[in-house]
Amino acid sequence: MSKQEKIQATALRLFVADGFHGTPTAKIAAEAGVANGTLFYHYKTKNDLVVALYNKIKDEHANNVQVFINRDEFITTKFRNIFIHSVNWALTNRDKFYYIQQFNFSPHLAQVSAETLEQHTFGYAGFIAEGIRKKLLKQQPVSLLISIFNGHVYGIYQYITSGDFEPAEKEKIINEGYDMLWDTLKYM
Amino acid sequence: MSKQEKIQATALRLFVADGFHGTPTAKIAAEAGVANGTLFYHYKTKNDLVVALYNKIKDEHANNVQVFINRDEFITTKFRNIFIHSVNWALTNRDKFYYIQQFNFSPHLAQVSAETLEQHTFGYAGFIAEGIRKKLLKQQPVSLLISIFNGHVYGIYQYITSGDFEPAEKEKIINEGYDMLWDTLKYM
DNA sequence: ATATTTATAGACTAATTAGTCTATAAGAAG
DNA sequence: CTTCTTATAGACTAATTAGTCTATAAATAT
Repeated sequence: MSKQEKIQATALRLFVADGFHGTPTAKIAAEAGVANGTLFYHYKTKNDLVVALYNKIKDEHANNVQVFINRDEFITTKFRNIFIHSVNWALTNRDKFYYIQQFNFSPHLAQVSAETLEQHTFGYAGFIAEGIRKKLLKQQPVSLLISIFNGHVYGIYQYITSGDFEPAEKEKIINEGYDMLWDTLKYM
Repeated sequence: MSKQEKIQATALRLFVADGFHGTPTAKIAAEAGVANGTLFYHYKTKNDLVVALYNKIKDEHANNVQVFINRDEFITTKFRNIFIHSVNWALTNRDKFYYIQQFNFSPHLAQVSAETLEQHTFGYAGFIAEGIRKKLLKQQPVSLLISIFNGHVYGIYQYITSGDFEPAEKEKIINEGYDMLWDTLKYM
C-alpha cells in the first residue's frame, strides 16, 4: 500500500466515523503514518482529498457494475444480477456506500461537475433504455427507472443494516427484494 | 417570529447551504439578527442546535403524517394519501427534507437515541401492520415495507428534483410513482 | 556521475471560531 | 416598588487546524 493509498483509506475511515469537519488533516496524516507535508503534497487541499475520494469510490462502483452489464446474458438476468450485486457491494463496503451518501448530502457535491456525475450512471443508462425499448421494462423515462432502482437498493440496504441477520437470511431478503423491485419495473 | 425561531430558520438555511461545519455560529446569529450570546443562551452548544433542529423537523413531519393516518378512510386510500403527501411535503420543504438526510449521514445521528428515532416512525408501524394483517400488503416485516416505502419516496423525489417539471407533470409522476410502489407492496 | 524530478518529513503560522463572561433590559412575582 | 428570573447584547479568549515553508531523501533521466 503506497502512502497515498494509506492516506485515502485512513481518510475514508475517519470521514465516515467523525465527519468531514470532525477529521483534522493532521489526524489523517498521523493515523496513516505519514507526515503532514506528505498529505498536502498529494492533495493540494483537504477539499481535494474529499472530492478525489468520492470520485475514486464512484469509479470503482461504476466499473464493478459495468462488468455485469458487459456479460453476455439475457437482459432481465443482467438486471437481476446488477441489483443483487449493488446491494451486496453496499453491504460489504459500508464505509464506501456511506461515504457516497454523506458526500451527496454535503456542499461538496456542488464541486463535482454534472458531466462527471452523469458518467457514473452512464453504464446503466444504455442498458435500461434497451430494456424499455424491448418492452421488458415500464415505458417510463430512463432516469426515473434509475432513481427508483437506486431508491430500492437503498431501502433494502437500510433494512438489512438496521437488523442483525444471518448470511442466509440476508440472501433471502435480497432475492425477495429483487422480486419486489421487478414487480415495480417490469412491463405490464 | 421569536428570536429563537429566527435562529432555527436561519440555521436550517445555512446548514443546508454550507454544511454544519461551513456555518459558524456567529454567522447564524448575525443573519438571524440576534447577538452571539442570545444563540448560546437558547442552545448550550452548536451541537445542541443541530440536534434540536433535527428533532423539530422530524416531529413536524411525523405529526403531518399522523393526520392522514387518523383520518377515517379505507386503509389503501390512507396508504396512497400518505405516499402522495410525503412526496409533496419533501418537494415543498426541500431544505427540511435535505437537512434530515444530511443529518442522517453525519456523526450527529449517533446522538439521537434509538427510542426517539423509533418514535418518529411509530405512526406508520401500527398502520402498516394492520395492512399486512388484513392481507392488503405483502406478508413481510413491517420495517422492510417501511424501508421500501421510504426508498421509493426518496427515488421519486430525486427524479422530480433532478428535472424541471410543470406542476401538472409533477402530479402525474407522483401518481404513477404511487402505482409503481403499490405494485411492489400490494398483497399478491 | 550528475542533474532533475518526485516524494517525504515536520516545525511553524495566520486565521478561524465555539463558547465564556459581564452587563443590562424586560417581564413576572411578591 | 423591589426582587428574581428570563432574555438579549457584544466584546473577548483559548484552542484548533488548514495550509506553508524549508530541508532532505529517493528515484529517474541525461
